[in-house]
Amino acid sequence: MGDRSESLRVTNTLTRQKEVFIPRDEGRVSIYTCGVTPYDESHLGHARPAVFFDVVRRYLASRGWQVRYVQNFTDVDDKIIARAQREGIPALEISRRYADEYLAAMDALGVRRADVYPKVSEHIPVIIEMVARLVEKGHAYVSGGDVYFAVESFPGYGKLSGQRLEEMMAGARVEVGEGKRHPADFALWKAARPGEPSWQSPWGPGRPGWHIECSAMSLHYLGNHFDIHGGGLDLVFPHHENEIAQSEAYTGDAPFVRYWLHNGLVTTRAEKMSKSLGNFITVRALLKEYPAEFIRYLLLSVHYRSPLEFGADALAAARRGWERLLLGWQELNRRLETVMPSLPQATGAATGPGIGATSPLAGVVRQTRENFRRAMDDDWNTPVAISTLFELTRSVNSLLHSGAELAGDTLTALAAARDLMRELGVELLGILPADPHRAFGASAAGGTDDTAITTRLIELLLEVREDARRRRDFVQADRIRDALGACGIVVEDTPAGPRWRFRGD
RNA sequence: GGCGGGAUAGCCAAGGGGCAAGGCAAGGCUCUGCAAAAGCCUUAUACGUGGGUUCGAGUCCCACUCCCGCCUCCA
Repeated sequence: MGDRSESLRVTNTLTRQKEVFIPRDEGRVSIYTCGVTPYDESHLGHARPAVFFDVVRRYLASRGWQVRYVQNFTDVDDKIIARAQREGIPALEISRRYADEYLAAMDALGVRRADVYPKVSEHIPVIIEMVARLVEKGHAYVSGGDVYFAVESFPGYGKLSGQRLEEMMAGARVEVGEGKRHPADFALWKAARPGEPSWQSPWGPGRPGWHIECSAMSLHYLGNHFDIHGGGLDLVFPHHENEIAQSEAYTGDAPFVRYWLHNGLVTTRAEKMSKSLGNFITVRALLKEYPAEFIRYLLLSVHYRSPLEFGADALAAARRGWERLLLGWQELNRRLETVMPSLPQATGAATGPGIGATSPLAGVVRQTRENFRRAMDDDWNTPVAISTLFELTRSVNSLLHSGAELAGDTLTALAAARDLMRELGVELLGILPADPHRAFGASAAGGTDDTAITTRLIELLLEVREDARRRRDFVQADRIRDALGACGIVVEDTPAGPRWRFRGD
């Protein structure tokens, strides 16, 4: 790869259209995504943007761009303060605890770390400087110890969300706060209240409002006109709308961001998954039951802008599909290893054009690479990208099933298929395990001693069963298989001997 | 009330003027001691409803119904 001809198109929320992606700086891409407010455990709704933007940066990197990725932590916030007061410990301790938890959860999901994780509490001077400048330029005003942004001072207000200030006046939920000139004005700086963390400022002790941090920190780390700003669809208004207003008023130079990317929300029973509705599932709970690669598959099996319904039925169906991909990936590796045990992983050499040319599979491999890239280039169409992997898997299985001799061009093409699966399924999407031999237990994160013992016991039983089968004592053999089945262990007989795995559902 | 998105097979889900991807489920067959896995085949003349534009409409336009999100903290 490495070819970055202008073929990548992305949906820009600002224009609601697919646009050709051309970064600000040749060869480099800057991305800022809104991270979390760390006051509680992270759930699947937080994992979706994390995994999606993880794939975005991996894909951009694979296309030869150098990516700089920044994701913030809003570590100064009402909910953090509330929890801190409830638990009687400092607010920053709460936020540090849950920020660490978030990072651990995302690590477990295979999300690569951002280059920087700026926190509000560590960027107060940058924020104060920005607020002061906005006051100076007449875009903000001081009211008591608070500072508000004056939305009417910014003509473009509403351009991201399509809201109009006049219409919002009529809205039932907008109220004029005390000290606000316009109901849509929002706080840049809040005066300190007793018991809350606060910092000194030209307007007295206080803390930053919600929206200003992202403007201040993204501009600080990525500069003006950076490439991609991401986040959940629920942040479009008011958060990102306000970011644009502040930032462009501050710099006097639009656009603040070149491309706005928003991911759809995770729902359960068609309702948004959220802490307040109590219909969420934590990443930790999910990881106890499912491998990280499967969770990523689940998240990427729907286009990023669409809602993703999370429920038992969808989960089971997705699980079966993912398993087929996984089993195919494992079988492919096994077969190649028996034929050429010394071949190192991912030769890379076997993917060149013309390699294994006389094998039909070589054509499928080439097609898969093309189709995959076309899908990803078309606004990150991961569902279609995944479907190309299914098609490749079917071709590979078909070949293996045909009994064709694994030699010459056929073997070369098979190795190319393996390399491509690794490149796309493992390294790019992260939906397949890097180690194809990894066994997927019911609790992959569980005690290793127990799993080691379990494994030995299962293998012992299978040896006993093999003896029975050799004696053609199928009653005994089936009894063992049924008993294992009752424990959720699937036994499969293959020409190379029995194989087992935990049933996934 | 304002703004935005959506309705595609039994289920999930791409596509978005010219023969309807992929997955799950279901049925048949092959392989197998039997299974499982895998393969092959079958499964959308009705793409929410009614109009319209067009040689041609899931795809564009209008109206309507229902669903979701945002407008309060939210990924």
